[in-house]
Amino acid sequence: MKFEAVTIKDIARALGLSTSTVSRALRDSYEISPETKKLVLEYAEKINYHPNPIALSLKERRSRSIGVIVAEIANSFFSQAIDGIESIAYQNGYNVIISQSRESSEREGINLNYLTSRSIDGLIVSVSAETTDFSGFRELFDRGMPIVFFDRIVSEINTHKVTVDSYRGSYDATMHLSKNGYKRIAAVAGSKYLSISRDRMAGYTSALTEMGIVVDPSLMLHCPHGGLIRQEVEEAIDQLLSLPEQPDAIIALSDKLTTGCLRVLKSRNISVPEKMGLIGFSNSDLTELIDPPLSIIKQPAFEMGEISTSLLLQMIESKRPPTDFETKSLAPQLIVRESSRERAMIDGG
Amino acid sequence: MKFEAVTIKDIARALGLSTSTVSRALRDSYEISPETKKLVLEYAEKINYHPNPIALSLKERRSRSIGVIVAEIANSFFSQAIDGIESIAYQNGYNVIISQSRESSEREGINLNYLTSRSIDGLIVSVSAETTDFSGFRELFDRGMPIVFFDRIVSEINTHKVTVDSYRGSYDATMHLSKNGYKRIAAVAGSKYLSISRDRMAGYTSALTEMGIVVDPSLMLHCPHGGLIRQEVEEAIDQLLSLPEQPDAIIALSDKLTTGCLRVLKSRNISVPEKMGLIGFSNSDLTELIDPPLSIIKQPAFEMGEISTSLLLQMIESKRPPTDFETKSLAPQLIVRESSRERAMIDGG
DNA sequence: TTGTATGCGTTATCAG
DNA sequence: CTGATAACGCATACAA
Repeated sequence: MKFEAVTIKDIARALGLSTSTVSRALRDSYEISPETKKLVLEYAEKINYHPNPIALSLKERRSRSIGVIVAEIANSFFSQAIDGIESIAYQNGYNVIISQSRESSEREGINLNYLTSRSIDGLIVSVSAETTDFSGFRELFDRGMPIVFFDRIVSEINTHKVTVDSYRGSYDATMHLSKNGYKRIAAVAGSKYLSISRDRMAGYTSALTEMGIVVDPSLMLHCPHGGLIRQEVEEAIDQLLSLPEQPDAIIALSDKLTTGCLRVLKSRNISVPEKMGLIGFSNSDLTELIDPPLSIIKQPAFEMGEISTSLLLQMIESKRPPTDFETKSLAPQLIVRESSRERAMIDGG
Repeated sequence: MKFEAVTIKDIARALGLSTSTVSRALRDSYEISPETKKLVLEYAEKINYHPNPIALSLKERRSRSIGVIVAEIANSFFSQAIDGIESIAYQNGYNVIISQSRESSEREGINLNYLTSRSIDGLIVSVSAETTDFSGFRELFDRGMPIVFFDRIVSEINTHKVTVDSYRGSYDATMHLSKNGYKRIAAVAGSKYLSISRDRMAGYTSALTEMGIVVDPSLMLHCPHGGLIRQEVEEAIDQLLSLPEQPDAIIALSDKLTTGCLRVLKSRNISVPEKMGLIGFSNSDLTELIDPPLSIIKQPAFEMGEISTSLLLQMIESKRPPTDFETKSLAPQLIVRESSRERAMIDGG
């Protein structure tokens, strides 16, 4: 037996009424007699009637569902963001359809087509690390599809954007390392194409400059796939280790890279932070349990998801296109967990 | 400007054809002349035509989307499972609509109504820790909705189920602790209502019995919300610590509980594994980075998601109801990471 | 107060 | 080869 839903017709037939009467009774229209209403409502309840949302969508030209595209779901930052997205969507009666690009712009494009041809009412996107051509998003947006970018935003498209203050995050983290006595700080970032990579690198170089440290390009590395490919991180670390003047600390500029760096350093038997200082962007709830504890820059992922969704729903439900779009830049949280080495330095200095 | 999709009508009007001809041309029907086809196809391409899936769904009585209900998305086990679900769904042209119960059976019920009244073609569920009444699922299933349970399965409903061999996982882990010299091993499980909690407890008691250790009920604790509420875990640990005969090791029977126990032990300044042995179910990719490294029981979450989805799609796409349902029990992976204490014990004994 | 007819976008059936 | 029409489930303008 296939899943067969009860329709308004079934009720109408059973009660000897017309479908419109039933429809109106169900919607509690004032023009239906109380008796008829009662009759219909009770019968509907009894046979477990539920309106078919697809028919409704067709009629109302809206699906009450929003699409989400992220690089990967199984990532603490993104899963926390999706958690926030789902929360707001749920509160407003919207469904969330998720898909992942896996850092491939091809797959991102397929998902984009896929989702939009599915009649979603709006889209929340964190673009893939690989994407340089945003015409797909642009066209869609120009044709009237509400889009909100978060985290990895597309500056070329004028719509709502939600991001963290990447510059500040890495600036603060670099400063923290510097103030703790680290002299030669390397930075490992994700794809050069991502604005967040550039911003984070900028925060890093600014901090160095401010501390009177000369910026050394050989200490600034990029992983095109943001560490999704393990080998990338290994190569980056090995490159740093093979330098004539090795760095004494690393700042990892994304969640995936932080974990990756820690793992590679460990596999190379380089103790953190004794032989190599480390700080990084991370949203994993386990960093505090690492021994010695790791200082991190934590992004308000959940809130980012919530805000993105609020803005999107606002766009969807407003009659006229908004006159001005916002770019919300949330504050990242520098969580300092002092290790023995750092304590020693502070005590000593 | 609202998002207005191009329809078959627009093409028909522009080309002076009927909608049926256009429809047939687009579907490459054999009864359309090559010229007309070419004309239609080129024009459709030009104006960026995409069929409206909602209209299609209405007609075909299927939405090509599946619903997923889990306790929480921002959890490494579930996010990995969702990753697997999305992978298979994507390959088969299905969308994934996610929602979370947050371990509340009320919210689970709302999501259930919500999703099914949304015309999903099937449902993948890991039930909430709180749920004892499965009539909602039962009725839905009996009315023909394909459902696959994974992880937290509902034994009362005869459908496909995908789980890990919980018994074996905790049996092996308990054995591991026992063989490493731990004598008084406590177990912290999730909700008593969940079959996985019971199975895991069973594996634990079997192992103890086999090692000739008397099972002590005061060492077997439950957290009704599976550790989603932090306080639960604190109370459990404190209860263990206040015992006249304290345990010397703990086995944590879920992802959330493993992290929770580690955190609470740390906050109570109890070093792991020197003062308290610990092993637990975990899917976090950071456990290997903890120092000293933590031994874990890892569930094949991604594969569970993949298999659940395959089974679901099979149910959805088969004409007749399957005659027999499978309960796939996957092998958990015991990942042993020897700590110094364990090494010492092995060397010494 | 209730019923009839129409349309949302698409395809299948039947005519031509 | 192509066109008109009905149907999918629902809501609503219009009739009665």
